[in-house]
Amino acid sequence: MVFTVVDQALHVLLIRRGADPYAGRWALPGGFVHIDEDLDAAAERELVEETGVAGPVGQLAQLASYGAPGRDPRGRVVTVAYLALLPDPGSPTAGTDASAAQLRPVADVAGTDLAFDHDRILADGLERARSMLEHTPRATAFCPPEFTITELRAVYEAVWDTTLDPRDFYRAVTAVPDFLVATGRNAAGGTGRPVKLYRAGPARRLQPPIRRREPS
Amino acid sequence: MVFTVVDQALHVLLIRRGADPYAGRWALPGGFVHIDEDLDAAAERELVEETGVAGPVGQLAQLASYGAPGRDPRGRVVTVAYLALLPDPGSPTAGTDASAAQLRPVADVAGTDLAFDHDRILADGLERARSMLEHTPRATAFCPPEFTITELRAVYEAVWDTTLDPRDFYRAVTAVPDFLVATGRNAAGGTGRPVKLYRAGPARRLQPPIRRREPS
DNA sequence: CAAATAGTGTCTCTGAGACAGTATGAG
DNA sequence: CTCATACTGTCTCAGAGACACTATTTG
Repeated sequence: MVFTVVDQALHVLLIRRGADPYAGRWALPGGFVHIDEDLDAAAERELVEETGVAGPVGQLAQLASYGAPGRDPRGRVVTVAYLALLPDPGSPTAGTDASAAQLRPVADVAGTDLAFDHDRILADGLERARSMLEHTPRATAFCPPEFTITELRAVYEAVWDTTLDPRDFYRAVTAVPDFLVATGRNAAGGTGRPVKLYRAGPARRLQPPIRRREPS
Repeated sequence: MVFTVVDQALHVLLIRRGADPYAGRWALPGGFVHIDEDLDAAAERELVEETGVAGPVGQLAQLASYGAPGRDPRGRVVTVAYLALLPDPGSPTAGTDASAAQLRPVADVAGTDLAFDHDRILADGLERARSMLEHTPRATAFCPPEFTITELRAVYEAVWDTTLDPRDFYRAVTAVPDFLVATGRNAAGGTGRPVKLYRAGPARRLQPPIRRREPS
């Protein structure tokens, strides 16, 4: 499951199924694990096949497994769901057995009838993504390699569906050790005081966390 | 994976494998999912088969899935690990294909060579259990149906491997809505001021959380 | 200069932790 | 009564949030 932030709104990558079951319905992209392939590797391979992005090693997080009998009419299928947070990959290209691939705003999709039990998986994934922004530095995965704190704040606002005070957000993220490292360069083109560019630091956990705000 | 608190110390239920691979080595109990059986149901069935406890519906939490090729020498096996927190079930009985079943202190087992990749699974499970005590009311699952706040505190101290101020712990847990409900009865037999008995309340999440303390 | 955005100072309020003190029962 | 344990009052300190203020650039 690929999340990305486009135009200040959280989007999820969906495909329109080209074959039965659920032909014509929207679904999360995915596929089958090869024999002799790790689960993480399979998730990454399927992601690359679906979106064409360069391998985002370490950016994939296992979400959960879903194995209710009857969830796939073809027979017993157990799905191990993964989560990826990516910068806007542009227009995705539909892979095999999909008639279309599209980034859809999560707000529009939530509650819709996705294929299989993908509604539930999407809901779980959204909750996990929101939680990850609190405790891990993965929000930077939504940004290009170098980004401003304002861009990072826009990510938090999109995922949490809220607004944050720019000044307090600035203080909060710069207070976390190893979260952000200044590159020394400034962003080009803006008016006003020049904006510093940052890269993701080596932190794996955010201590202290960036506390989540409820939707406003 | 079954955790329980015995004698103020966190224990995990292990079996000694009776057959190859890893015959004679300690391992987490488990088995194979039946066709037409949900993952949760399979975990619960295996748990009952291994320990004989009455079905603890709702007390099982999915942990994660493990699918590295080669993790099982017999071939490709994907494990979906589950976590159960239970009151002391007494002496477990060894099921089929196990030569023994035993509750072992987690402190003694961590870092030991368990079969397969069960070391890693145990470490993940321990971290998850610690986190669950912060944000969910599942700590009550370690206790009998009616318990005192002191018993509950002993659970937190065992799992987090720390000590907690009795007075502040009392205030913290009673401040969470729907976490505990007083039964009106008192525990028997103790000296000193009588201790109230509580039951687990209907809360699913702890708001505010019981903040975790590092090992002291 | 005005405008715009980055970044800082500082006040207030809440909540965690520490711990002295009070309540209630057994023997 | 003493003793043991449950429970409460209250101080202090740290961190979150609000928001006025200062800094640094472009045009």
